[in-house]
Amino acid sequence: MFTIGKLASLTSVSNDTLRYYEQEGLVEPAGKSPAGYRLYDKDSARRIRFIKHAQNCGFTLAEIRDLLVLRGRDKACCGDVRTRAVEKKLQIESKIRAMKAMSKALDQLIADCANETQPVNECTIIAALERANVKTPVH
Amino acid sequence: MFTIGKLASLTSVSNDTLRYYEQEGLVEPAGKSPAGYRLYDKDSARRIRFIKHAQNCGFTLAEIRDLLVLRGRDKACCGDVRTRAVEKKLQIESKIRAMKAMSKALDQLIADCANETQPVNECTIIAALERANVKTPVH
DNA sequence: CTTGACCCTGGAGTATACTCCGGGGTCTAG
DNA sequence: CTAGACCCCGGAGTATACTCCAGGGTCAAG
Repeated sequence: MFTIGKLASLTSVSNDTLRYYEQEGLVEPAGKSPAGYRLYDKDSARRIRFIKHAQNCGFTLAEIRDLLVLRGRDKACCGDVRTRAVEKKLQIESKIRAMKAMSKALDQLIADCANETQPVNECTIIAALERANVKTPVH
Repeated sequence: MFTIGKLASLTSVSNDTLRYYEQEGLVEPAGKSPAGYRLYDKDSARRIRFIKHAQNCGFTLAEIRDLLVLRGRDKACCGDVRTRAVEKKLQIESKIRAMKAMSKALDQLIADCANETQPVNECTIIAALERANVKTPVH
C-alpha cells in the first residue's frame, strides 16, 4: 500500500490527475490511512496504465469507464455487455485501418523525401488515404 | 465552386467547424463571391476529409496543420520536414500496436462472453494489454 | 518541536475543438 | 418585393481532460 505521490511517479501521471480520475469514477483508492490519505496497491497502478493505453487508442474517459465496468462484471456477461465489446472492437479496427493508411502515406512521403531530386508529390498523403478507402465513423 | 453549406454537407462537418478550421489555418476557401461568400472546390472537400481521418487517428489540429504544411512544401523536402514525417510515423505505429493489443483483449472478452458458462476473467483486458508490452508515449 | 516533504479539499483556470447566438446582409422563387 | 434559405462576422458558451492554486493538516528526520 502506498500513497498518491508514489502511484503518480509509478504511472507518470500527476497527483491531480489521479484525484480527477477518482472524481470521474475511474479509480478508487484501495483504502485510506487514518489521516485520510489515499492508499493504493499494485492493481491501482495497472488500472491507471490501462486508462493511459486506452486513451492513447483514442478512447474518452467516459468510454474507458465503460470498458472498466464491462471488465468488472464477473457474471452479467450477456446482451449489452457483449454488444458494447463488439462495438468497441469495430471502432478500434476502423481506427487501425485509418492509421495504417496514414502510416503508408507517410512512408511514401518519406521515400519521396529520400531522393531529393524529386519534388514531393502534392497529394501523396491524401491520395494514399483515399486509396485506403477509410471510413471515418460519424459520431 | 460551391458555398460553405454545400461543403459542410459533402463532408458531414458543420459550417461553424469549417469557419473554425479556416481561422486555425487548416483550410482556405478556393475563392470568395462578390458578396463575400466563401467558395470551395473538390480539393477543399478532400482536405476536410483528410483532416477528419487524421483526427480519427489521434492527431490534434495543430499536428494536422503540420502534416498539411509538410505535404504542401513542394521543394523544401529536407531536414526537419523529413524528420517530422518519420516522427509522426513512429507515433502512429506505436498507436497501432496499442490498438491491436486492445482489439485482441476485446476478442478475448467477447470469446469469454460467448460461452456463458464461464464467468468473465477479471483481468482479461489488462492482462492482454500487458502481454502486448505497449509503450505509452510520454507527451 | 520545527522544517520540509508530503497529503487533503474545493474551486478557479487552461487548452482543445468545437457550437451556438445575435444582428445583419444576400439571393432565388413565387 | 417579400419570404425563406442561405451567408457574413464577432463573441460567448460548452465538453473534455486536465492543471494549478489557497489554505490547511500529517509525518519522519534532525
